[in-house]
This record gives sequence, C-alpha cells and structure tokens, in this order.
Amino acid sequence: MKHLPHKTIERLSQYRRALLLCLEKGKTHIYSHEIAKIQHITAVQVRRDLMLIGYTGTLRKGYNVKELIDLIGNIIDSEEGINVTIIGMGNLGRALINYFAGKRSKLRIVAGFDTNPDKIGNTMSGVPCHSIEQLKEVVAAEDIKVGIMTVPADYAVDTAELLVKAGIKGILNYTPKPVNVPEGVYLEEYDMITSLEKVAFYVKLQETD
Amino acid sequence: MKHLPHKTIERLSQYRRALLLCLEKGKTHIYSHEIAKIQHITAVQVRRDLMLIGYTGTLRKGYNVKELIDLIGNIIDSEEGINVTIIGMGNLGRALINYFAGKRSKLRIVAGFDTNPDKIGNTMSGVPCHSIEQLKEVVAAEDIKVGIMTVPADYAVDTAELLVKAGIKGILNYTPKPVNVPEGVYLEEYDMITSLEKVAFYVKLQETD
DNA sequence: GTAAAAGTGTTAAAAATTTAACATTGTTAA
DNA sequence: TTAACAATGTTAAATTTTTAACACTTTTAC
Repeated sequence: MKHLPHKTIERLSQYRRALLLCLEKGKTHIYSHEIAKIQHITAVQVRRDLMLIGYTGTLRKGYNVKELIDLIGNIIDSEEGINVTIIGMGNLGRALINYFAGKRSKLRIVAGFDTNPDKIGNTMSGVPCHSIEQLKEVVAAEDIKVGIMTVPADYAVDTAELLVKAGIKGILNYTPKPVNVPEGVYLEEYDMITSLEKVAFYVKLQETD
Repeated sequence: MKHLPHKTIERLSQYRRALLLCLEKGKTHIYSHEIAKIQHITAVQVRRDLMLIGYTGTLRKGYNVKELIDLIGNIIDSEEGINVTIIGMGNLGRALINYFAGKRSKLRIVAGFDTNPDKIGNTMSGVPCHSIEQLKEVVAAEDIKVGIMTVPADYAVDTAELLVKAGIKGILNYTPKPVNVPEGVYLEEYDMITSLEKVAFYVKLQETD
C-alpha cells in the first residue's frame, strides 16, 4: 500500500472506535452511511477511505465489523505495540491515564513523570510515577517511544528537549506552548484554547447571520 | 470581510497566543518568518492569513505585535464576550478550568456541572459546580452559549441532548463518543485517543522507512 | 422472472488549502 | 547615490481533500 492521506489515518482511528462500540452491541455488519452518520461525514468518504486501505465489503450487506476492526489494526497499530509515557501527572495527565486505561492493547502507558515529591513513587490507575530526573533511564529500560506532554506551559520547551534527549520518537504536546523537535521526531500539538476559541467564533458568526 | 477559511481561524487563534507571549517579553515587532517558526508553518502562510484579515505590516520592520493582537481579537472574539460552561468536573474538566483561569477575558468559564454530590456546591478555581439538574436554569440565568463536555463516554449522548435543550449554541466534545446536534448548534469534537494513535502510527512509519 | 431498490467501488470533478513565484519597496552599506 | 538585501503583499500554480457521478451487483417486491 502506498501512503495514506493524513486525514484518512485520523479517520481510520475514529472508524475503529465506532466499530468497537458496534461490536459490543452485537452488530456484525455496518453500512458506509452508518459509519458516516456517527462521524458526521459522508458515506462516500468512508467508502473512499476503505477503498484506500483495500478493504472490500459485501454488496448490500455492508462491511464486516470484526474484519474491518482487524484490518484497521493491522494498518495503524504496530505489531509489537508502542510504549507511551505521560510527563506531568496533574489533572490532565491523570485524565488521560484514566481515559486510556486498558483501551488499546497496542498502546500502553507504562510510566508517568512529575517533579512533585508527593507524587513520585506512587501509582496512579496502574501507572507508576517517576521523578523527571529518571526520564532517560526509564525510557530506555521500558523501551518508550512516545511521550505525552501535560506539564505547565512554562516547562514545555525544556520537557520537549528532555524527551528528545531521552530518545523519544514521537511527542504529543498538550501544553499551550509550541515546542521544537529535530528531524526524526514526530510532533503533534493540540491546544484546547484554540478549539474553544474556534467554537466561540462560529457561535458568534451564526448569531450575526 | 468575506469569510475566512476554517484553517485560518484556527491559526489566527494560535498566532495571537504566540504574540501575547512576545508582548510579555517586550517585543514590539515580529516578522512573518518568526511567527511561522513558532507555529511550524511557512512564512508565506502567515503572510497570506494576515492578508486575508487585511492587516498590513511595515516593510522591513514586520508586524506590530500589539496591533495584530488587537485586530485578531476584533475578528475572533465577540464584543461582549461569551460565557462557557464545563459539564463534568473530573480530572479533565478541572484541567481545563485551571488551564483557562483568567487567560481570555472574552471567554469566561462561568459554571461547572457534575452529578457527584460531593462536588456540587463547591467552587473549583473560582468556578462554581452545580448539579446537572440545574443546567437549564443556570444556562439561562448566566447567558451561557458554549458547553464543554468532559463527562464519561457513557453520558456523552445524554449530556449533548441536555445542552441543546438548555439552549447552548456551541459544543466542544472531549468525550471519545461522537454526539449529534441539530442545525444551528456548532459542534467540535476532539478525541485524544485518535491523536495518540496518529503519533504512534507516524512513529511506526518512520521506523519502517 | 423481472423491475426496482439499495448498497458497494471507482473514476472524475470540484473545492479547499498550501506553496511557489515574483513585483514592490524601505534600508543598509560601500 | 546606487546596488544589494530583506522584508511584505499578491497572483498564480500545485497539492490535498472532499464531493459528485455513475457503473455494477445482489436482494427484494411484485
């Protein structure tokens, strides 16, 4: 398979999540327009994405939920799984851990880090909290590839640097401060304020129409 | 001004955040390539966005930080400001409140809601926590326009419905479960699992190159 | 048993977004 | 004072992403 569009990757992850819920409900097949409705997109787009990954459904029956879940897994998961760490065990860090607990077998949050001595040494929802001093050792020992940053904004830049030095290959930055990473490290940034401002903007726009 | 591209709106919010930091540092002017570097985009894109909002910098001097901040504010903020509520005062809800505290004068988190009796009646970082039963009354009384959903996934659909019935005009859904809203309500959904899966995917991809 | 309906899969067109190209103009330096 | 430089502003091209169009096939209804 050639490379999939950026947006398709995101949607595949979302399709899988929707499919897992369907599976729980005992649904064995699903139509493109059903997936589309859940995700607020069009059925064409769903079919096109599935075409891109080479999955073919059954005419008039739709797609086999289980098969499709497995196929998406083959594409986006890595076979051995990936170990993840959370830097910053504040509210957001803990929210992520709870959110995640046992959700994806191929993505394991295996360690957390903080600077607060009261937290260090404890375990939160099954995730041990280490001192940030230990970052490099733990990352190496646990073969951690991805780091999620949930530290206060003022520590963002330094934390990113530490992560890179520790050998992390991907960073998900939830602080409101953009950071820089060298070539070879994948960086994804998300800022909650921007999302909220966007919602507020479109609400305002709707009112003034 | 005609309508701005979706993506430009997002970037304007981000530019402003970067500019506010520059202002704090005492910087009065900034070049397009400096903004670009911070946001990991190209200078052309910055200039193009600013062109779209009709801002014109000084040749060889760059853009006036303060002016630009104000102009972006005129565009994305609403004059009177918008009141916001958070539904679900768990870790994520509290993280957002702290994150936000006093950051944007035009976006005010004026109320939180929960079902847990231990939380109801308390104030967290200056935000009072009400019972979800009171949603409609409080939304009306406080003129709340936007709701942020940080409830457990199982309550997502019901919560969205409550918000819509209460007269909310925009929803930011942080639960992993997509919800539906009627015409006239702006919906933005963000799923942290998808972001993490995306990072993991590109890390895997880089390794197998 | 045949026509209509309801799906899928795919190619082509359209729309949105990003990037390139370049004209323009203050500023600096010889 | 004039040439080189370094920035902006804008039009045009390229790329990415979405949507439309439609051929095809199984099922359903009569």
